[in-house]
Order: sequence, then structure tokens, then C-alpha cells
Amino acid sequence: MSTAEDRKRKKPQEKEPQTNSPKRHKSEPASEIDPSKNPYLAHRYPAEESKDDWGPLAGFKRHNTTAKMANIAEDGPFNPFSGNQFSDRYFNILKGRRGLPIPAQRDEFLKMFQKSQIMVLVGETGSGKTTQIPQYVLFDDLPHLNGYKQVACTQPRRVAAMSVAKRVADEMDVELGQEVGYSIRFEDKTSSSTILKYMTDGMLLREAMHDHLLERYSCIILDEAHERTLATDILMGLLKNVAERRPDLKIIIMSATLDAQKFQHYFNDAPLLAVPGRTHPVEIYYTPEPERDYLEAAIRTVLQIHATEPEGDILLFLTGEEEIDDACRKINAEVDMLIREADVGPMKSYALYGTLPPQQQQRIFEPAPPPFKPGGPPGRKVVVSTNIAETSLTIDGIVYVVDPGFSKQKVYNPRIRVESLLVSPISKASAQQRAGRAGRTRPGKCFRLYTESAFKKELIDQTYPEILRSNLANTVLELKKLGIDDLVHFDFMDPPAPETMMRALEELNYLACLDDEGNLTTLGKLAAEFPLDPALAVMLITSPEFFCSNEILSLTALLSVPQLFVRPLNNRQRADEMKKLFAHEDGDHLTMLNVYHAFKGEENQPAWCREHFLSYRALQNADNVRTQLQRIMERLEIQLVSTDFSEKSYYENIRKALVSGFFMQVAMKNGKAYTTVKDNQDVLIHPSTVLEKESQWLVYNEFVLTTKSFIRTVTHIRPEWLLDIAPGYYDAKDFPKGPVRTELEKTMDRVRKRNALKRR
DNA sequence: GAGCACTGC
Repeated sequence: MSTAEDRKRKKPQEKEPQTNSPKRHKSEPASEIDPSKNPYLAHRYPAEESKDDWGPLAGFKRHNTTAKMANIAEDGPFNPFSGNQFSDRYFNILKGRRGLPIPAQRDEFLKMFQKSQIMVLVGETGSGKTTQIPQYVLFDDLPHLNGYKQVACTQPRRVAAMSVAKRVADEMDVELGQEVGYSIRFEDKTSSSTILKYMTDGMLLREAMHDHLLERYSCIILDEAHERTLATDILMGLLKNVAERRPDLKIIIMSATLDAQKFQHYFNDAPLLAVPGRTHPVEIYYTPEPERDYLEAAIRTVLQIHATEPEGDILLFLTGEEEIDDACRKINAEVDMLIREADVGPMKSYALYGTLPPQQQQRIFEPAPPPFKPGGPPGRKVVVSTNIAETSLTIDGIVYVVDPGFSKQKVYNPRIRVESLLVSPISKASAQQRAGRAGRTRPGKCFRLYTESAFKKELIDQTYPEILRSNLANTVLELKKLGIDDLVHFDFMDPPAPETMMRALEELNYLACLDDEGNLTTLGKLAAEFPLDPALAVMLITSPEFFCSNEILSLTALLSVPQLFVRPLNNRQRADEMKKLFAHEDGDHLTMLNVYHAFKGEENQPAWCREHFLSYRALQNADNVRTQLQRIMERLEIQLVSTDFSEKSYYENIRKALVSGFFMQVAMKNGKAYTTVKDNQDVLIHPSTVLEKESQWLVYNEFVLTTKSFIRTVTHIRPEWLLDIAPGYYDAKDFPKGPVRTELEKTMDRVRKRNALKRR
């Protein structure tokens, strides 16, 4: 990745071999003209040399331009950023862009942008803010004439960063990856010519860890700030801080209309610009009485719409995979009955949730079935979806939305240190977003399965930001790495609960990533380099001590992707049998490793995965993650070693390495069930385990709270290892009197006696 | 003997 300095150094070198023609003019005949005199290439030379007396940007003074000037430059004929002649396609797209509502406010935007360091911009979907505002910034901020700086625009999701970058590259008539590019995990599509970069907010955060002042940017645009992802919240705190130390940095916070004042207030009363959206009105209907069974009510409502409303597709929001599959089955059965009894058209139902393979997700875009007879009652499709359709996926043609008012949300309980998913009422903002999905192509209707008074009085305004609902161990490590020493006084927009913060600090201290004063240790600094949870990072970094870093590298990658084993509804038994083929008697971690090794030895991987009920996507993903982690290890000079497979200690070493990261996630057998050490929670082993033999002590990867408390992905370990690998954590006298303490003391005695024998 | 809202590095 190139820093601003690199870019400065690289530029002059680049022009040498191309004295006669600039880089992307390959088909052009060699010109007699000295390229440094070519006004259209003026931007390729450092600002101090550039006079910009001619060319499309003639007379443009940084932060002193107008919409009129920019419009003239945009009208061509030459592209002010690439020097090329504009294509016909460019002018076609330009016509469309000028038809958006936002250009009318270009001057208003420029004035505000020029006057203030930080501004807030709110606009509904369809306003074009994500594609247009960054371009407006380019024409005024002129980052390429300002020491080759860049303009960044962050997105919460990878697909958004990619697709918007592609769109804007087309709008600006440049090749994607040149003047306009994107940067997401596993893919950096930028070059030394890039002046506008779309990126995920997590990616910008990563960059900030090595460049605390974000020096390579002259302007940072945080888009979709209302979503309040963890990364967005940390970035906002960071940017507020950086803004003071870098008066030259411009910041724009973009958000949907809600909560604008909160953003303004947080950024020292930054000015606000509101741009209108382009959506159709949506009529809202409430139920007169509260519904007792929202699933039943939802299905009933869908059928009523189908029987009585004019043409248009339906979107129903439910909470999870099982519920959605169930609802689809019931809807199909009811529609069949309805068709027999009444004069209605056909209706096709589609399930939509994140873990569905992409191919199946795509099916929701199939057109609705046609009516049975021309002019008869309309055919329709109904998409039954999780929250994924609220933000990540938009489906055109939706006219009716059915909103029961619930979604699964992550909650964190710092007292028992457990993150879990809970079906909870949605917020007003969420309800509005859902309703908006009905008005994308024409006026629509939204049926809320709750009363108007419940909406007004019971729903909270905004969903709580993620930072208030998460374990913050990773976040605290990131903040420390960002150079923020005083976490207590860090200016969060919504400060997390002190107990959550304390838990995170405590966890990092146990992992030896923070010392007793709360400072980053050498191990902590290394751990922060990895895009992993602290426990995984520590396990990986210490694995060479157990002679198995190659294997732990694979395992770490496997543990950081979801859903390795596939278990289709109609083939569970077969899937379970297949899983047994890979089972290792000591537990699930080693089983996953067996899967990975078998996968790597396979030639036709997709077919092999189908046959063995494994997710090809997950394994491929794990492989990508592994490559990324391996590069980081090589950069940090962490050794990659293996124990010879024929050695008896091959698997034992891996289990010990597991303990070095997960010693806080250990459970001990207590009668029929297990008890987690330290927290004393009664837990059961998740039924998905391959472990069959009796095991007194287990290390587990996650605690899942569903119908019962489960520990999932478990491996058998020996208590001696705990004393050996984490002596500070497993000091028996720190434990309350009880079975765990008794066992630890027994183990200590055993070790002592054995050592005494050895000494004799 | 059961589940996996959604993202991101």
C-alpha cells in the first residue's frame, strides 16, 4: 500500500519511460510535445510546479471554486483528472447525473465544505449522495494538486464499496483502479493515480493503526454513519481527535435523515446540509389490537394482500432461518388452498437470509409468476427475509411490506461475558427503513403488525449502536494500537458501559496483551496486527512455542469463518455421517483441521465439498484468511513450524497451543453437565460435537445461549497444561472453594509429586 | 440432541 510519501517518490519516476505518451494513451501516436507542457497532464506533476493556467481546471483555486466552474469542466471535452478525451458514454451518464435532485445544491454544498472543517450531510436513499458528493469534493479539494493526497469515502459493507467505486469510475470516465478505486479486505484496487478511494470503514481503521493522523487523505467522508457499526463509531471518535491535530483535513459525515442533530452536536455543532431523496410515498397501516402470534398474523396478512391488493410484490420481515423456512412452507400450502377456493393468481415464495448460498440469494430477483389467465388476478412473489433486506439487499418491484416489528439482535452481558442473539423489538428507525422498502419503484403500502400506540410509545428511536452491544476486547486492543492511551476519557459518541470496558481490559491483561498499567505489551502490539479476536491472535503468535504454527494458522483461519459443516433439513443424518469421517477423538478443533487438510488434498474441491456436506464457500474463505494471516506472520517474523506428523505429540502440541489462547474458555465436568471455570456457569456440550469420550476438562471456542447454555467447538485437554501455560490465571487460591478449586489443587499436588520424583 | 440477525479487518 502506498503512503503519501511513496506516491511523491514514485510519481517522477513514472513519467521517465513515457516521455512521449502518458500511461493510458497506448493507442495514441507519439507526440512531439513535451508532456510536462501538456495542460491536461498538469495534475501529474507536484502542485508547486503546476500553474494550471490552461486546461479544464484552469483558474481552480483549492477550496475556492463554484458549481458553475465544475460544471464547465465536467462538460468536457477533456477529462481534468485523466487528461483523456471524454467518451460518448460519459456524456450519456452525465445527463442522468444532472437529472438527480442533488446538483441543485452543489453550490450550497461547496460553500459549507469550504467554510467548515467538519460537516454533516443527510440524505435519504436515492439522493445520490454516495456517488455525487465525493466527486463534488474532488473538483474543489483537488487532492492531486495538493501533495498527491486522496479523498476517502467509507462504507460499512464490502459490496457497497466495490459497486459504488465501479459506478463512480464510470461516471468520471476513468478505469476502475486508476483515478477512482476501492480498498477492501483481500482486495486493493487502487494505484498511485488514485485520488478517490471507496473503502470499508474497517479498512480505514486498519490504516489508521499505522498512520494515526491519516496523512494520505485530504478529505474523509464517512458514509452510512447512521448504521453505527463498531468501526464507524471508533472512526468518528478518532476523526474528531485527528481533526484538531490536522486543521487541513476535511471531514464529511453522511447519514440517513434520522439523528442528524446528534452527529452535529457530537462534532462541535458542525453545519448540516440536507438533500432530498427520491422515493415514493408509502402508506402505513397498523393493527388495531396487538397480535399475539406475529408469525400467524404475518402469514395471514400476506395472504390478504395477495387476495385483495393490486399487482406488486411483497416483502415480509422475519427473524431467522428456521422461522423463514417455516413461514415459506406455510404460505405455499395456504396459497394452494386459496387458489382452489377463490379466484386468485399464483404466488411464489422466496426465503432470504445471509447464510443462504449466493446462488439461492439471487433467485429473489426472478420475476413474479404471470397470472393464470391474461387479465386475471395478478401473479406475485413474496420474499420472506431477515434484516438483510433492510440495508444490504434492495429488491426492486416491492410494493407491499409486512413488518411484524422484530429482529434478532446481538446483546452482550458483561457480567457473564457472553454475547448472544435475542429476538427483540426493532427501533422506530428500523421500522421506517423497512417501510421505505415498499416505495422504491412506485407508491406502496406497509402493514405493521403492531398498534400505532406501540410504535409511538414502545419502540426506541434508534437501534442501540453496536458498541453498546458487544464484547469490546478487540475494540480496546484496536484503540490502544491507534495510540489512544486514555480510554476512560476517549470521546465516544455513545460511551460503552464501564463494566464492559473493565471486562475488556481485564481480558486483555490476562492474555498478556496489556500490562498491569494498561499499556500495550510486545505481545499486544503483535496481536493488534492481526485481523482477529485477541484470543485467536495470541494463540497464533505463541504457537511456534508448541511447534505447530502451521497447523494453528490453518485452525485460526477455520475458526474465523462461519458454517464449515452444512446440515440441510432433508439430509441431516447423511451430513452427520459424513462429518464423522473427519472426527478426531480429542474433539472438534482437530476435526476441523482434518477437514481442512483433506480439502487441500482434493482436486475437485466443489464436488468433494458437496459430497461431504461441507461449505465450499467457507473453506475457500478460510483459505484466503490463512494466506492473509501467513503474510502478516512472515512480516512480523513469527516462525512457521510443524511437528512431524509421525510424532506422538503432533496433536498434543496443537491442543496445548489452543490452551495458550483460550485458557479463559475452559469447562470442567461436574456430574452430568459441565461448569465453566471462573464464571461457574452450568453448560452443556453442544450436540454438534464429535467428542464421544469422557473428558474431565475441555477448552471451548464459543458459549452459545439459545434454548440452553451450550459450549460449542470443544477439545479435550489436561489440567496440567492449564497450570503450566497460564499459571497466573490458574492459581488455585484465587478460586472460590468448590469442585474447580479442588480439582486444581489435586492437579497441583500431582505435578509437585511428579516433579519431586524427577528430581530424585 | 440443536441452530446460524447482519457486517467487518
